[in-house]
Amino acid sequence: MSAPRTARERVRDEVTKEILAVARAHLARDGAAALSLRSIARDLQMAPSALYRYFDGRDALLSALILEAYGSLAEEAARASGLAYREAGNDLARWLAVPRAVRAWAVARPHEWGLIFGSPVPGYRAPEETVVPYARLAAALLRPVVEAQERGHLAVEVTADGTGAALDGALAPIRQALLPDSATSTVQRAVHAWATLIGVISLEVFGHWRDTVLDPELVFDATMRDSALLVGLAL
Amino acid sequence: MSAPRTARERVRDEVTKEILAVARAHLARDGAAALSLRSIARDLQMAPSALYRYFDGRDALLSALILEAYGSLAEEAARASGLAYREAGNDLARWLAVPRAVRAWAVARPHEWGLIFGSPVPGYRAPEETVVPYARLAAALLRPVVEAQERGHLAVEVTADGTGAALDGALAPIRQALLPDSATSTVQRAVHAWATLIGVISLEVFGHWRDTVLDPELVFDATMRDSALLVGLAL
DNA sequence: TGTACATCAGTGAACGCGCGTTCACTGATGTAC
DNA sequence: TGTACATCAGTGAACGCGCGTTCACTGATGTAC
Repeated sequence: MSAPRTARERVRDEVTKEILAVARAHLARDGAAALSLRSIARDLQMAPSALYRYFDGRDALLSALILEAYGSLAEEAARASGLAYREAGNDLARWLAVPRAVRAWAVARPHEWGLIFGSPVPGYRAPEETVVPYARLAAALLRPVVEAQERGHLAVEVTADGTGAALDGALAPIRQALLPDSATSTVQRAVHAWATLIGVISLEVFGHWRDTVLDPELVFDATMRDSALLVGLAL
Repeated sequence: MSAPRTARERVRDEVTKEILAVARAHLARDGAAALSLRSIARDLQMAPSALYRYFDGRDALLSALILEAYGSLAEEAARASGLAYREAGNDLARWLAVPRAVRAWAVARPHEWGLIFGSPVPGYRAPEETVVPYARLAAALLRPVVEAQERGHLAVEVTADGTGAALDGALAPIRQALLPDSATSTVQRAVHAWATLIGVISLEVFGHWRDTVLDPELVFDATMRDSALLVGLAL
């Protein structure tokens, strides 16, 4: 499929990339709600109607951007995870690697973070294909838990209360996809850590730390350290 | 200021309330970005220009709605907290009361939750007066921590690492406003619990639990139980 | 109690705006023979 | 290698839309004397 591409095909790919680049820049500046085909066309010095050769309309373009954002975030998390495992380091360092990378990504792209974890754009449904990068991101985060468990280094909370079975059922899809051999409490605390990660980043990125948390990075690290303990990683 | 109100004043108050009620309904249905003076006026069978007698324009109306949302959420949290302290119950029950109330509020009003904790509306700055209800909400959440500490029932993590002083500085405004007599680690973990609460609710409300967390309420409770432990409440 | 004037809620027409999308077209690129 | 035709990127005009906001106005309510 690769070699004998015609000039037309090559130009088409290039223009597609240019459109996406401009759209991404607009998104970063003004947010999803303000994304406009006409203003993108203006920046590209094209007629607005020309964009319809490349995307089916505004919603299709937005979908492409959302998918790009998911992919970029998942890629960044996977990259950070790979790096942490190639370097020397203990469980804590490995656990912190992905959260730090995710935070850095989000701080650099607040609107794209909002596109993924903020209020859904009203009247618009996110494409199904986001499931794959979403799972990749979660897997990168939880890899230290999985590996610590395989080595028998994971502290597991023994929960004896009655909610065990119901909780297990409520978390079945997550266990199956990410933590097949873990105790219910481990799965539950993985979800807890996930919620904490998203929460602490969203609060920072959406401006809620203003005048209250003066050093977001420091507090972020302390929070994710707690999470390491919570999910059972030995420090 | 109360007694001798003219008919005009009474009608003005009523119409103001009607406008806010319709605007709130539109907000709940379509979200903040779609809020339109013209459509509100249509519902009220008024000319669009008539709304300018009551609000300075679209942004002023949106500000009023945001303030209302903050107030309503803080009120609900304070109510739940008061109730929990009037009833018999242990520290855990009291700790869970406010988070559960906040979650219930958010699930019932996803768009209003998004207005407070979702992506900021682009090009729009939230009014300063949100600081007060925001603090009320945080105080209601943390009241069990404050009271347990006063009774000497709070478990305090002794952190000996070097980041103590810096962390203390980073959290100074929060200590001052909410936890004046607490250890740094307690303040930090209060922030952790806050981030977790916002994260776990946002993930549910913004649709990220779909097909992964099958019983959000159960998982929410388990998460906030963990948080109780984390902030040092004895169970 | 009655009158003259001031206040103010609400009307309806108009403004200019930017938007997404459609459509008939031109002209360049690619393909089949 | 050359010709006839098909494909397709991009143009430019036009559509209808709903929006926020302004403005001169009408008529009812409130106030001062």
